[in-house]
Amino acid sequence: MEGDRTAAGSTRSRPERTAYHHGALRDALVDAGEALARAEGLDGVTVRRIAAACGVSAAAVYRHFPSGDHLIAAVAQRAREIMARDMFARLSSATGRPPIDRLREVGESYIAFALAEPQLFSLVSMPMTTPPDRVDDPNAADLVRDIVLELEPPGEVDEGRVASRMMLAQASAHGLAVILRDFVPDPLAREQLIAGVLDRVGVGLEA
Amino acid sequence: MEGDRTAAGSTRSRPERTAYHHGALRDALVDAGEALARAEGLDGVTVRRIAAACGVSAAAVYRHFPSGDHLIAAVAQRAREIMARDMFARLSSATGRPPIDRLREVGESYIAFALAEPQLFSLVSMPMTTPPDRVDDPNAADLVRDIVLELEPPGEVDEGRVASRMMLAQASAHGLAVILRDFVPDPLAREQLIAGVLDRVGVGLEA
DNA sequence: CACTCATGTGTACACTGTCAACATGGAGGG
DNA sequence: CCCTCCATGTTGACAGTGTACACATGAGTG
Repeated sequence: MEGDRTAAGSTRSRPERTAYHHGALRDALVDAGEALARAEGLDGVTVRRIAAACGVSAAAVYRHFPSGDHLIAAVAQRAREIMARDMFARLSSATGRPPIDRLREVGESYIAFALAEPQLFSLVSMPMTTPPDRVDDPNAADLVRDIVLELEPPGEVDEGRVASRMMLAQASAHGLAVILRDFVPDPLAREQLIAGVLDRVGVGLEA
Repeated sequence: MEGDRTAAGSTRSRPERTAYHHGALRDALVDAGEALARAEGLDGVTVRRIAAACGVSAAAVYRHFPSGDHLIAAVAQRAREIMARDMFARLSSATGRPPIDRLREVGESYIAFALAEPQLFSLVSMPMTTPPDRVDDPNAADLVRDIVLELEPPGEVDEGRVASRMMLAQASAHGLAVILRDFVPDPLAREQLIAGVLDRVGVGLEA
């Protein structure tokens, strides 16, 4: 879960930049935002601090984002991509298993991320006021939808059933993650709760 | 859902106060915070604005709350009490019905509130960083627990089973509310999704 | 080479939370 | 009755926030 890419190459996160023009400021800002979120949580993610972390004035941010909220949204999008990557990784180790098992894998990934990186997760779970301008790349909702579709009887796909199954999967995972993060500090209790709830969600999904 | 208590008695929310000492500032602050949250959302809920709405200086807040976050937390607690009141109201119209039906009633109340008062709900669903100093009064979690307990076979209460059922109920309701609020603008689609998901949650609860 | 314009800087404004020093006046003891 | 105490209010200040404007820079193109 923790790739150490601070040492090697990477032009970023070094405030002592020489050139007047940064060159790849947009990505550097998102990188710095991610790092800041990990280190200090939501309150630390601030336009001026992110800019400073890139060795750049605050106003420079507005050459790449229409507002600070859009920057935050970009960082949140980054966090979602990280989550999605872990989901795909887990799924590649579960090819061939029945859809219900793979859905559980996705749910476990979601919850594990929320508990391992609560700061980043608080970005993910923010109300998306400003929409991300890049929705490319892996998307958790599409992923869930693909698996849920496999539960449908061949030939006749009931869109309502698909939607309610998707919602149950996503809602229960999200809600569980939030509640565990805020109210259940004990890791053992967490594990037991996750298992118990996901069992029941599985039953509900197959109904 | 909307009790109009602005007109009648109530010393509050009138900036033109005469006495140097307000008399019931703490409650007035929470009231103003609630009104501000409804009107302008999370960003409008600010120490200075709340104080101004009470016709009082910002520093006066710190005579009643150790920090602005504690004030916000108090407003959030207020919002939770409002939710709980609606839950109890619905339940009093459902006495005698089977536990699973009453749990559904609670879930519907939770989701309805989230969609009817999204601004207040965003307070409710904030990570509870600073704990409320008054946890008296109706509590949604206890309410759910009481009903879930009725699902247990008489004589042998399995705490693990109770916990996972509570979590499933709360997590799915919370997650559903959040997702509907952020991603499903169409009211009809919302209704259908709520019904479909709650059906499945019911199945999972009884398993 | 000269010009343009995307990208950076500096400064300023309104707003935020919070604190320290001071003001007020209601409540209770003499 | 008056007087004093202290809970509760005010003022002013400081650091930090997002954001806009005018200006500076220099990379790339004619």
